[in-house]
Amino acid sequence: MKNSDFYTFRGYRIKDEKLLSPSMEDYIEMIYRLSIEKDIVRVNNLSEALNVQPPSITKMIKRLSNDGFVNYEKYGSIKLTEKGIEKGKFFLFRHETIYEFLELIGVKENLLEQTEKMEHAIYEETLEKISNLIIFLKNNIDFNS
Amino acid sequence: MKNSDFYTFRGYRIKDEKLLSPSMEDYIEMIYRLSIEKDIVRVNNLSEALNVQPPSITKMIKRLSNDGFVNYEKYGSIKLTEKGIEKGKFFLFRHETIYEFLELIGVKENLLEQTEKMEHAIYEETLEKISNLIIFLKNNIDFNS
DNA sequence: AAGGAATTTTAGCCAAAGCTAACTTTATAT
DNA sequence: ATATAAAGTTAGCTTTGGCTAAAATTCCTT
Repeated sequence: MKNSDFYTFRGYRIKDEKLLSPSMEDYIEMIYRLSIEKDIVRVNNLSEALNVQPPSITKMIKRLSNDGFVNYEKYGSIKLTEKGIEKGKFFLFRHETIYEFLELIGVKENLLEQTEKMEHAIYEETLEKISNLIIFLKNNIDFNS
Repeated sequence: MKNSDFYTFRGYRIKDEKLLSPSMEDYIEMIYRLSIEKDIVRVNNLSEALNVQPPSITKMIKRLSNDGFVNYEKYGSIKLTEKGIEKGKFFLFRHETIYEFLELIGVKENLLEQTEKMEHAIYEETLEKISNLIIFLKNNIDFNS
């Protein structure tokens, strides 16, 4: 392993351009969450849920719409496309898996915040391995005592 | 847990302004790494090691110098301050812990890249719990078969 | 000691993702 | 039905962390 195999965080995102940015992931995940709870999602709801001001929501929704994750027209309601729903499902599953994992190993402080930060950094293979690990740990519940 | 407990990735960084950015962490970690290998670290070396162009290095080093993590003067060599060394040590330990954890649970693809992305998202308490977990898993090595 | 090569810096550009202020559109209440 | 309130958009600013091109400095070779 040479030192030059390293990249900065940003470097990885640029290198691997098919990835959604963490923010895009957050938006899609939250739209998905919200659309389970209520049948209409608006700029408003997202703004509150993500603690981001409305103009920023508008801007990002345009981008997501452009990239085909969302159907949206001005002043309307926000609907995930098929592609968006797929992503949303995955992001929510990923979130819940990480949350459960952290809880299980005994993380107490800022559990939600820790999950939110971490989830964007987890690749699919890793998620799978963590899923397996959760099952194992649940059958060996004394591991943390 | 209300939806409005959520923040976007960026939101967390702004909220918690004492945190170093992922890039700053990468730089400090790499300077620390390099200064173990060689006794003089220059813009050059960092540029190669991080796959970032020299002007970007200069810019970031200025920032790190400003924030007291690094001693630097133009055209000179880059030296971590006490504060910087402390951080560097921690970041390297964190890196190695995450790497070992991922390896242990069976992650194979993009192991280094996965580690690099993930490490910035790990809080101290989580790192501690993962350390404990590693010890446990090593004594139960069949968990992944 | 001079001149070319290598290194570093400066200047200025870009995109992402926030923000505020001001404007427009839509919804609501009398 | 209209006035006001609420919601959403536009315009334009900011910071972060990259980049390239060009200038400056330092190093090395002869």
